[in-house]
Amino acid sequence: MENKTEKPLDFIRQIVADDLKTGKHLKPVTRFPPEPNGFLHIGHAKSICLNFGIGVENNANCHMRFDDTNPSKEEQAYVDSILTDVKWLGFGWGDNLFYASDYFDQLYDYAIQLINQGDAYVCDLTPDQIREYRGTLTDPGKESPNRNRSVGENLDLFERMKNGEFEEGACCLRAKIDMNSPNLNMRDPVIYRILKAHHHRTGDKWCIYPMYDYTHCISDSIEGITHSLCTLEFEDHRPLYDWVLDTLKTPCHPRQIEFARLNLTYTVMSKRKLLQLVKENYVEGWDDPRMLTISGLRRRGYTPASIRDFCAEIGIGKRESWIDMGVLENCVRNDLNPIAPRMMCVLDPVKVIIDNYPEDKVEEVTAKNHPQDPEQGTRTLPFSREIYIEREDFMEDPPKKFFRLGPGREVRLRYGYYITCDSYIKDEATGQITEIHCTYDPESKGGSSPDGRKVKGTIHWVSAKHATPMTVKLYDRLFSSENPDADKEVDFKEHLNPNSILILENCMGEPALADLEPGKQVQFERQGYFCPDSVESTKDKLVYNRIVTLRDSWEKVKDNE
RNA sequence: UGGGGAGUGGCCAAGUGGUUAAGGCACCGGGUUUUGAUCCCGGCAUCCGUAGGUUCGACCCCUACCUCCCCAGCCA
Repeated sequence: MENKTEKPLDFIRQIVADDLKTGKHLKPVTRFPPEPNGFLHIGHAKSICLNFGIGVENNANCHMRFDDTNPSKEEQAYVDSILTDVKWLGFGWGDNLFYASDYFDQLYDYAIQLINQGDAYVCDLTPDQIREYRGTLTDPGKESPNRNRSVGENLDLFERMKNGEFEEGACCLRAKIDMNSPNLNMRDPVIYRILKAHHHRTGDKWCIYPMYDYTHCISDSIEGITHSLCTLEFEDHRPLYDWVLDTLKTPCHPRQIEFARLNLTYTVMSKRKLLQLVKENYVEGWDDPRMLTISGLRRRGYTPASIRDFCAEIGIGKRESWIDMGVLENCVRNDLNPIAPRMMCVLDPVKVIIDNYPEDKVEEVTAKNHPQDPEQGTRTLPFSREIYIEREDFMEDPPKKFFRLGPGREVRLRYGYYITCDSYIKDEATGQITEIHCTYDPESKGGSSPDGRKVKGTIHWVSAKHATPMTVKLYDRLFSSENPDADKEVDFKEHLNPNSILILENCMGEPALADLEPGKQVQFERQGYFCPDSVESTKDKLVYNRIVTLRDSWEKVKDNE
């Protein structure tokens, strides 16, 4: 988890390094502050890797903190999933697990202080009026008629707000800053509102809840955070972050630094939209393997390392950028290639009968578990007269560059024998090939022959009688548009890819595939990386997920034919 | 037409006054190969949003302009 090669520091790590060098800080303290109102996704992974990454790189702490100030949207279930996901990604927070709700009492006291200093007031304007009074991007705001209430009256009103004497929306506490500020966030922002909702941690103790801008900076300060990292849209909030801490004269004043959030092609990243896909059943849940949530990626078969590599690869900056989905895919391939054991599985089987092979004979052939890594050993595979091969590995009238099976052509069965196609049977009604007849060369066991003749093509196969039947789910990108959000006139769901999942019910795998543990990643040779689905796969009905395909240069050649 | 940000190859991204302008992905060639995988080798910006200026010298400094993103929740 450390820098392998000398990758240049991103601008944030540079700032942290400088602060250490100048002695401004002995150790950085960062934090990952999700709101528990949804599941974590690949975009959060970027923030997690940044914040926790700075922690491990400096042998320092990164706090886990839930920003739970809006009980109407938050749930314990989300807290649990978030904790699970961060751990799974490979990070830890030790004893530093916090909740903004832990600070509600302190936050309340600070609000009293603000009132006493004349820096906050209770405002009776309705939400609509507040919006009106706020002005616009180009016009200044108007001061609330309650702006100059006495400290005593404010204290009394705020106390009564806390005691539940007012209805939601009847009034709120506002910071007294500047209604003429060109930054709308500084036009007397609301810092406390009345919310008669049950909070997942504090229950019904409170009916007023602090707002993000007021809570976040104080929470950071309480925890002694040195660098408070957030996304670009909070840039305009930084003056408010600083105002609160300066006005309250808190002993510690963290530096907020903003970076660009992650955008990935062919997907959507907002929690709101992901929630919608889940709620309206466009996907099977937050952990649907097509979802770019951490739980979806985990179920799909992505490794934590591949996601960390991805986050390191894309870097941290301030430009709004769109990362190609291919970069993520490349990261899993790179991670899995050296470690995933090789197996054979025929996804779309067609039967091959080897006419010159004895009826009841079964022999064993030896296969390498990894072609480049002898340490992974070998295994034996049963071979017999009837086998399955991939339907697309046979063509009735193949072009020259098709290095597979066709009438009169010879191919190598991986780790098996050379076979030559003599004839085939076709169902005239459907046009489907139902059976292929071949003869094998008994001298070629293992995949090479004494005469040293060249056989260009090697295909995978599985002994029919010994095969493990299974279901394989092939996934493709969830959306068929690079940016489903691009057109404001068109709902993003219009761009859902109708072929994002293809379920193959009749796949035939080699025997060992019957007892792989759920989630265990393997490579199906010539196909891609797969793993047994951790929720659906059972001994009786095996279900495998395709994590990612192998690179396929044949695909390009084929298109040029 | 207010304020805050950003502009380096198809996509990311280093670079912070003197470099042949890193690296990854993608793409294009070639080699090895019992996975058309992996691996290896080679190619891929005379140019850094545009136009001026400063300088012996600028992607890096200055000026103007252009384009894109964010902000008017009692959401975070």
